[in-house]
Amino acid sequence: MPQLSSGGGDDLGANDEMISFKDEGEQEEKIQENAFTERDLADLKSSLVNESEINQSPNAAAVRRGQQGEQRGFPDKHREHLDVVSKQQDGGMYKSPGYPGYPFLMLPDPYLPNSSVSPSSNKVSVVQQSHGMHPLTSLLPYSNDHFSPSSPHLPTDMSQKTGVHRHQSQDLSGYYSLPPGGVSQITPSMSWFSHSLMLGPSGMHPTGIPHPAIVPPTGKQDHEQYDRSMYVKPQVEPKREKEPKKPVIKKPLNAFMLYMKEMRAKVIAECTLKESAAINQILGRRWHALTREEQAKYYELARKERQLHMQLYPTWSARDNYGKKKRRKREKQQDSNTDPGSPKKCRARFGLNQQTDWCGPCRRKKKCIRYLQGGGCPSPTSSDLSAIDSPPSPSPARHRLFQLQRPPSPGCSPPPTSPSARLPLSPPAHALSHTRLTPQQSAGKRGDLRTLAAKHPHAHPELSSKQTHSPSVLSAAKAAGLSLKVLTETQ
DNA sequence: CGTCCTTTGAAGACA
DNA sequence: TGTCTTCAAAGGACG
Repeated sequence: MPQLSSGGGDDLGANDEMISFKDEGEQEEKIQENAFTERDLADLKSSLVNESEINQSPNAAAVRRGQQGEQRGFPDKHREHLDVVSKQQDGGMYKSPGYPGYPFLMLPDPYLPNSSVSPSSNKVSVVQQSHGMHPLTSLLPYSNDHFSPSSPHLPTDMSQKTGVHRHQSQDLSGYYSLPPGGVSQITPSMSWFSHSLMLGPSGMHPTGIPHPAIVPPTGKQDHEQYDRSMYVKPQVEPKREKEPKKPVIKKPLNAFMLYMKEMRAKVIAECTLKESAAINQILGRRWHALTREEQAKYYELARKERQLHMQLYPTWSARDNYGKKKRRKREKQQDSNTDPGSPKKCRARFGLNQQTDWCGPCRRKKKCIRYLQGGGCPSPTSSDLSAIDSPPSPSPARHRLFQLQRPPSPGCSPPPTSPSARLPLSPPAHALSHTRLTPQQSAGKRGDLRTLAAKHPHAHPELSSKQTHSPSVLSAAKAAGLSLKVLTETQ
């Protein structure tokens, strides 16, 4: 992983963190705590960085996919170790000191092709996750807030499609100890190892697990119903048995996706919101509210996922899935840009009664510069972040979401932890290498919430609170009669 | 029924 | 090298 190659990325991480979260209104807190958080973070991340540096060659991206198995940039000694560990499927040598109960052992088996699993399997998993039965229970042990540390012993009940993994991981996590220096020595093998161990609902015994990479492509296995749905899109459905499509290997989930899968059900349970778009906004905010340690768990897990994916599908490339979706968002925007009959963006976005929010050209009935800038939407006066961050083009769907979020969520409890009450968080250094806001992101992401919150102060608190201001600041501002927009202008 | 929305992160493409 | 684009999950909403 290139982003991991920078061993000293902690400082950058802090900087990026400031950039990334500067709109959270927590700069002060973060600045105050940066002194030790960076050091803290360095300690926390060092193992991850070292591990990745050791386990993956810098050119892993180019090499790993083109080579098979152990040649993917792993040093020979690690390869050997991989082989050894692969044989020691019952061995208990992995236990992360930093993450006791590290659960990658329960990673579902998401990579096996030819999954006939219906998409609902994941949904079921999510629901079950709310009861502690999520297939990504690998994540569950991470969160001590959500799950009981108690765990049964080695899983004996493999008949259930769900839940076994979590128990498995919790159990197995105690059987495998992590080298004190990190997981570097066994990570690759352990990824597969853990993967193998969790294959199980249909009787895959830990000692008799075939390597996932050598599973017959056409082989449908019982346990696929459970664990192959995550990365292998169910292309073969009962109605389409006649035309078995080539299985689509999905991308490995990143840290945030893993977090989402775990927490979605929780958010749904807490909130009245149902629409994923709104839930994801909340999840995104909660993600930022996580502590570094909590995030690190997911980053670590995601890294394991990638490694596992890499091992299972050495030739797979993210590019393979390019173009899978019918119509890209970008294309739509371009289309609308080229549409001479499209409405002026500022006019459409703000309406006639908010002409003060229009860009200058729009006021002069010229072509909307925000619109032309395709996402950045910088206000000519730079005084309206709600406008700056507005999406490049108004979307009916956004309105839909807007309406969805507008009603308060009476049944939704506040986030488990207040961002302001937590330590400032920083994604791992390797993640921070990409922690920057693209014009798209800066325009389309935060802006939505800001605008949404500004227009709908009664929306979900976590949605409305995604501002650049801490609650106290917001309260003060409101008390002072400042609108969110005005407050933003003063930032 | 297909697409959109929304989130963050990873990876690939491109200048 | 830096920037930009695409995809990953999810499920309601919409055309």
